Amino acid sequence: MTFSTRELIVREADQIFYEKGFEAASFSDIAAAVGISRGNFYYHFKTKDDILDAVITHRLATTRAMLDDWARQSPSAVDRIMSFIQMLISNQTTIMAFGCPVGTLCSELAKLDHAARTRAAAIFGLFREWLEEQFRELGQTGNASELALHLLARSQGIATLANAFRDEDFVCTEVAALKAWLQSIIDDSSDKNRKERKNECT
Amino acid sequence: MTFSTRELIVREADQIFYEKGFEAASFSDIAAAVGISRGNFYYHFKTKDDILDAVITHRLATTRAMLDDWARQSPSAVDRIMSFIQMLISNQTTIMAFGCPVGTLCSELAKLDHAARTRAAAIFGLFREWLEEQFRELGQTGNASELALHLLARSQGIATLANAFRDEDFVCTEVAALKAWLQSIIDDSSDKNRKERKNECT
DNA sequence: GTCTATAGCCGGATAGAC
DNA sequence: GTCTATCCGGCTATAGAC
Repeated sequence: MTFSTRELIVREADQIFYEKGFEAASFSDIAAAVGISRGNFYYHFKTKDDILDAVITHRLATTRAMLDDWARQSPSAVDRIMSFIQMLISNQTTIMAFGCPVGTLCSELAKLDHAARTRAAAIFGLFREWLEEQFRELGQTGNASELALHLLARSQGIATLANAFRDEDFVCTEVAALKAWLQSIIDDSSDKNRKERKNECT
Repeated sequence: MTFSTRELIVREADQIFYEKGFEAASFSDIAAAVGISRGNFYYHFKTKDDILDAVITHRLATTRAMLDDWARQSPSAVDRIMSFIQMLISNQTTIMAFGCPVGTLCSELAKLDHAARTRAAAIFGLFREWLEEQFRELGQTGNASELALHLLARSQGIATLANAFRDEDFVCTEVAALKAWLQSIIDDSSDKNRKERKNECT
């Protein structure tokens, strides 16, 4: 597991962009973290925007890998969606300190009117499509898209307020509420299935 | 309705901080918008942080005024909460362009580790307390705080995704879902009241 | 109160030695 | 590939004329 300088730059930039924001993160910050000189940067990247592009590409890849892992680890769609929800708990500390990496990057790039805005939003797109697929597998064929966006929005709201208020209890109650919401969807759909089966009998 | 230069600076800075973010907004931007020279700034404010402080103070005041208005305009707590939800529709265009003014400022200041972070979060606090009061008036005495935070979080999530995806339909469906959620709370509580009244009779 | 001029700093980016 | 030295521009902030 040895990384090229380019890879090291991308990894450190990823972290620093998250913690300080893209604009506030300077080449000096990243150079210091990687342990190279500022000048050496330009051998690997032409501009700061190029680094951002590489970071977004990296995030797209790691996100895809994470979603694949979740899919591999749990055969049931409910458990997979639970993995997504559980992320709010496992990343609670960093979320309270810096917010959601995806949400905060997207809103910063929107304000900067930055060309990479849509590519950053594509990370959200990955979650969205993956969740949609899970809901469809749950039998929510008609409204899988709405459910996916709803869950994504709920998690974003939790991250934003967790960051603003730094309140652990809030995250826990909201995550519990999300799990209850997911459960209610399953219950509703099995109710419907039961009714349908009943109708078939009569 | 004539404003002092200081007031003009605060108003323009408020808008520009919202649209470009605090860090990316420069004195030149604000000076150009107000129509004064950059140097003149320092007669009114010592530092950029002082302007931010004034902007937050201004936002706290306008938010309080807006909440008072909502309270004055509708005698019922449900309608008041509806006014809050409706904000997502009336501000839809700017939200899709720049996100929520409060949420985006809070997350930027968190990343900058800025001293004004907690004061910015206090704007959220105003909404939170106001909503809490409305829910208490609705008879939700036990969980008014949770409901207020929940509604605040939902609206933040909607704003973040609306900004990322620029999808009008999403905002409409989520607002409809929020209204349904509010209605379900009222229904549940009147159900309970009915049961209690029934119990009194038997 | 408002201006012009400018200091001083730090950012991104370049040139060229090693 | 990595370094040092340096340019250039924009930023916040200051000084002083009007």
